[in-house]
Amino acid sequence: MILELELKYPYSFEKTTHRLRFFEKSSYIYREGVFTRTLMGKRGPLIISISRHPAKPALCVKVEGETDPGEVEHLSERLRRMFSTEVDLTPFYRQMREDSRMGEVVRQREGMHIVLDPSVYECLVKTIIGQQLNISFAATLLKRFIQLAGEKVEFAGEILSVFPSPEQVARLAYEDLQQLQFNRRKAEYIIDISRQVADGKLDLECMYDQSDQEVAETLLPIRGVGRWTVECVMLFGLGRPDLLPAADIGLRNAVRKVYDLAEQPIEDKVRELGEPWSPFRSYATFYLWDTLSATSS
DNA sequence: GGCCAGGTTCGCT
DNA sequence: AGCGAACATGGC
Repeated sequence: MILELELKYPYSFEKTTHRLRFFEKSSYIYREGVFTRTLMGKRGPLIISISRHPAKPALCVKVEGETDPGEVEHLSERLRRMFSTEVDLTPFYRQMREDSRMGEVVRQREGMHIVLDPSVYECLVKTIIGQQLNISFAATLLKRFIQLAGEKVEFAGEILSVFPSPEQVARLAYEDLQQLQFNRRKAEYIIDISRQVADGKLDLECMYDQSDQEVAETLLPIRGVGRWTVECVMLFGLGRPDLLPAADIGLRNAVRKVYDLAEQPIEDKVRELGEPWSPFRSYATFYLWDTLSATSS
């Protein structure tokens, strides 16, 4: 099955997918302009291959696997949300140009959109895995986790793993994750959360329809989830527009670099500097993060 | 060899 | 309330 997702607003497929090649290697395979990942559908694993439409402003999505008749529209919605195709960056750019430093940052990244995780659960688990670790080790742990617990599906002669369901993770023992070199606490956080979701005590996927405040009130009391994690879930899971994870070490380094500061700014300083970026602080954060990757200056 | 990584919790003043 | 240690390991 082939889907087309229309692109109405300035959208650079190249810039948007760039970071998937380097920071989402556990989830996406890249081959000749096509990004492929697995996604759990209603009837089982799906393989999704996304590329830029050669002729018109659209994303081209090839879906392989068994789908429900009524699933197409749902899947299409899900992919539109994941690839932020409905996000118009024009007002963000207009506002950022007021500030010469941010103006320069956005000018070099025109059309770069955020790619969200396909579910809140996946985003939450990934974010917890990434806490406090350098990105490369976090990616290693994530890959091991997906391979340990996720369903396997064959694609082009290789075996791919699907991001595990809460039920699959709920069946693991803490020691299983410790063996993958998770620390004990992190193993507990992830498995305990998965058990809550599997038991129906925690509904993450309803959060798309909730207010930021409601989401925070549900997530923050969970063991292993602090402010930074909530902010990341809102940003990369829910696609909320105005999050500023000011305590984030990466963001602080990026602000230091862009504003040419002598030392790493403290959290409060980042909040102060970021005040004028509202109501687009999520994209401001995302663009700043992007300045840290070596391939873009 | 030591310190820092896209933090958070726990235990101690 | 606030502060430091512990956490697992890779990279510089």
